Amino acid sequence: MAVHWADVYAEKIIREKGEKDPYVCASGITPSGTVHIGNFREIISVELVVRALKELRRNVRFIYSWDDYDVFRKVPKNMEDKQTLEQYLKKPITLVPDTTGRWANYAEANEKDLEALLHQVGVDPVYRYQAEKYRNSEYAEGIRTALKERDTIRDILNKHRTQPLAEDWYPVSVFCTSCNKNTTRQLGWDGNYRLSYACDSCGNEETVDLRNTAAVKLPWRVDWPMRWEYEGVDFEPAGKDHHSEGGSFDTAREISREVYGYQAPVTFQYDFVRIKGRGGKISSSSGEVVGLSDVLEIYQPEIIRYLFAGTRPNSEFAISFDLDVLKIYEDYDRCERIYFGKETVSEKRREKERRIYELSQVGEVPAAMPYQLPFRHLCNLLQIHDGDVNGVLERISEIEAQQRPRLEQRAQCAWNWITTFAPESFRFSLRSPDAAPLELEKEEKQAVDETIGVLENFQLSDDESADEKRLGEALYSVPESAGLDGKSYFKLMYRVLIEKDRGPRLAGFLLTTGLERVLRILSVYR
RNA sequence: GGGCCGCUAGCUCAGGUGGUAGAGCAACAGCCUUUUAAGCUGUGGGUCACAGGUUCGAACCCUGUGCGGCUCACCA
Repeated sequence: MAVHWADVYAEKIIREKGEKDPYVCASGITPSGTVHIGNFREIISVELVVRALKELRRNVRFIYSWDDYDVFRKVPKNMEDKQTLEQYLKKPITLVPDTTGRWANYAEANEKDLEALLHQVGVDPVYRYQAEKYRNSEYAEGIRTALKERDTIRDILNKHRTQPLAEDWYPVSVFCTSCNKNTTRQLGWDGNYRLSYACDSCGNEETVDLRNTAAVKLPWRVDWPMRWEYEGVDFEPAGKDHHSEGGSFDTAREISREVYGYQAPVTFQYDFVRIKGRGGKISSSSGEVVGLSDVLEIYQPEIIRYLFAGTRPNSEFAISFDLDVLKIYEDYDRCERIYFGKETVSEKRREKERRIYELSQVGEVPAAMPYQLPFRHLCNLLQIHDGDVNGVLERISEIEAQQRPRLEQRAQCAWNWITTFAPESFRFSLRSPDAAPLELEKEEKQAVDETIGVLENFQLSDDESADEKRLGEALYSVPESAGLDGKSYFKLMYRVLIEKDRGPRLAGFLLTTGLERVLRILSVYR
């Protein structure tokens, strides 16, 4: 029996939809603003199910629909040049300019930014652009069907509305072909393809033909079921905002069956994603929106997948930017060790972790266990070397060339985290050998002096952990002979090295830093 | 008002198909007589929100109650 929810849903799709070739799995959102990490849950959820289906040897078509024929309703807080954008309200978002100047229009800017990132996390659907489809009148038949069944649709929608829709309501929304705004009223329909409207903004009145106009669009609650039938969608999850009773999935299910004669796709509801630990550190460029790009700054792609693959869709969870980051990396490494049998756990646990690990990979599962460089240790190494990612990695002889890219990513994430979100107590930087010496008491001076002696006489061997032990022991003798208690001595060493009262375990820290470098820093006390 | 989710150790949360509760953090103790804890080892700690029910047996299934959160009833 399947242990992971993605496999459970894959099996459910096959059971409920019967054998098909291919199965169509769909996801989609509107690019009417920066796409945030909550939206990502939608697409990663589908991607995991797509993988599960493929592993059951079924063909799958994975489509992602950008609803970029959506109306530009309001200017999001985080956009540049809001004044310009305001002039485009009520027009389709494909006609709104990209005020950053990088892309052809507003919708495309939000789309392309995300598409590039999705590839990095192993998500590669076939992208569908609604604006293109509507403008090419590809949905003409679907729209005509909706018009024919307008009474049925109105009744279905009215069951859940407070204010019933008017008798002369049409299940369409029209962008005026003269001013492009959706401030229009329908005047009539010929029972076939011809629809008349009047625009309240510019006064334009005309009759368009569904087969060759770009003006007519279906409202969301009708558009969705129409596309299920059009694409033959078998699976599409949705957020809890769509999944309440009387919500859009509910009405879409009914419209799909009653109007389009199509059985709604298998679905599930996913909960929202919260953000934790960005207090006071919200990046200026992105406003309050935390997007996939922000998460990729801190988490490697595999680990982002791990977060989503390891959580049941129907429960809320937080993506953390605080100290939890350490735990997440440790959890992932542990999952990896369990996968490769380097750590034993109960069979039940193992089975689950294995599956989560597989689903977390961007590409193929590595043939052998990758070299693990603990995130915490990496944070120390990078701080010793001022964020020099390559310098740090080059010092580690165990790293094989093919593992380098992943470790570079991890190191970059570690450095990003240290410099943006890590708590102050976690950060340090080595004092420069040129910095003016701190004022020390007589005993302290002597202790530093003796430490220098210990370090100068210390012979390195091949065994790092033995060295650390030996050095540790050698250091113990220093405070006593200098007339300091152990506690003050360690505090003193951290002060002269990093100007803090505490730091990484001393002996290992000195060795990792390099004794020569430590001696240079200490030499000003001679 | 309808719907969904949650309530498990001090905190954050795990606990497919019922078999007598578990991990991380925190706390505490120890770690070659003096050791910073961001290392290692170990220990303690829970009426599984409450009340009923089904069962030989319930954190888990059923009913109800309370508390908290989200969501729909505009738009998408």
